[in-house]
Amino acid sequence: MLDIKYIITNLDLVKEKTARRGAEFDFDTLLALDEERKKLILEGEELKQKRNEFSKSFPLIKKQGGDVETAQKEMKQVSERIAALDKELADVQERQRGMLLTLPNLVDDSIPVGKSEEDNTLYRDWGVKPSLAFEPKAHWDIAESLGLVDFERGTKVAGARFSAYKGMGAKLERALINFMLDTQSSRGYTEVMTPFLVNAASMTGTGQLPKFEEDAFKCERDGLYLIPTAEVPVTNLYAGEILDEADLPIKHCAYSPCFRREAGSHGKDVRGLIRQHQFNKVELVKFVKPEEGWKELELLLSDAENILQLLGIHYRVMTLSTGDIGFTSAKTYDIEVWLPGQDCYREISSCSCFMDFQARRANIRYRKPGDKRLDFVYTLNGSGLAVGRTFVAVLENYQLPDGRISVPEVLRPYLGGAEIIG
RNA sequence: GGAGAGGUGGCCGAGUCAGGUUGAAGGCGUACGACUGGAACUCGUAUGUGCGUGAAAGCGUACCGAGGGUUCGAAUCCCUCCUUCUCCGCCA
Repeated sequence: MLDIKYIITNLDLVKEKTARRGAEFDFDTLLALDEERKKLILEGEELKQKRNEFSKSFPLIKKQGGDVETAQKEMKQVSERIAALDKELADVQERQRGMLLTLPNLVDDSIPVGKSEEDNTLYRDWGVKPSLAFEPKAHWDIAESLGLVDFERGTKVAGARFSAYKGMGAKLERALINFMLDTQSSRGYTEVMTPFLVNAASMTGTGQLPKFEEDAFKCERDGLYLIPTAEVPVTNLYAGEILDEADLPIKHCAYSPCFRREAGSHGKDVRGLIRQHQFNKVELVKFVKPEEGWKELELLLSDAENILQLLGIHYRVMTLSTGDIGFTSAKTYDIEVWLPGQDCYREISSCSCFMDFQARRANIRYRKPGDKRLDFVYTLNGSGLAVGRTFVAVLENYQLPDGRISVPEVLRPYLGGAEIIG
């Protein structure tokens, strides 16, 4: 959420940056609501002052035997007027907040301007495409033939886009989770394990609501949502709090399953593990001082990349264009891993700086010791990494001519020393 | 799920059972100043957030878990909800 005062004083800039995303927004109505809001506050507070003054003098007047009844009657009317104004004000404020919650974040000037993912630009890459001396298989074939994933039975128990890992497949998934958590912990991220169901306030805080309700699984009876990413519970851990500057940066890593409806993805990636309604992810979340936000984004990206480097898998980093970047983000890097079985790069991590956009929604502030005023923190997050897709990448990049999988060096301690799967 | 007791400022804790100048006593903590060679102790002063207004100082207004009600006036009375603790039941 953007600051209404900032919008008013920087209207042209905000309009231009919103347009750069290709987003539409009715700024005129927003500003009119703000005028209305101020008018109502002014009139209401004048009347409240009047009422307060009377209330203070009331006991005195009564003591002196003065006429109280006329004033009482008058004050009753004043109170009724105040109540009406307050109600109107609450309505205007709610409408204004409702609008502000649907206005996307300002894009950073460093990101490419464009209409879609076609306009994303290469930031850097690492490693090289493996040159396999045989025709690489897709992960679903490998997983099926080695008995690592049972797609059919997963679908039987839950439906399409659900699968069941088994045997070494289940162990490999678990190994990846532990490997990622251990690695990120050793790089200064404090591990947290948070609820997998969250309330609407949390979903609003990180920006999934109100605009993207249809993407989430919801428990209607309880008003709870299955998290689409650990970003939601972890970021909202500090909602409404005032942090000490000395505690910043706060860095967390968290494992969680992620649940997504994948609305609008019908017929896309129907085979394999790439697009599931439920997948595992290790998420990185940071709360930092504004002046350190951009530096921290680069560090966050490095921490995510590090996992693929340790696994020895080729990838590239893309800077998302204004047409592809998410609603809440000011700047996002996607890490795309190379998948030989599908002969393409696939997103395996998304690292974003939200500036104070989420902090404003979730009301996360911090206090500087010397400075009296409070300031919103910057929040950042990124996958470190998406586990399911890492599983896919390991299978496709480490497949052997005989159909088996050689286990990446760093994962062997997590698999009882196993060097080969199959 | 049942019964009971609570939720007040950074923390502790009065005030609620007699509604009125209570943003809220007192203490702790913190900051600054005085004292000191330096420190402890002691003393003094200050110490919430949002919003409106203003160049600023300031002034005004709201907030005592959340929301609603009664009243000229609510931290205080009434209702609903959330949450914490204790006991019972159930359960991994």
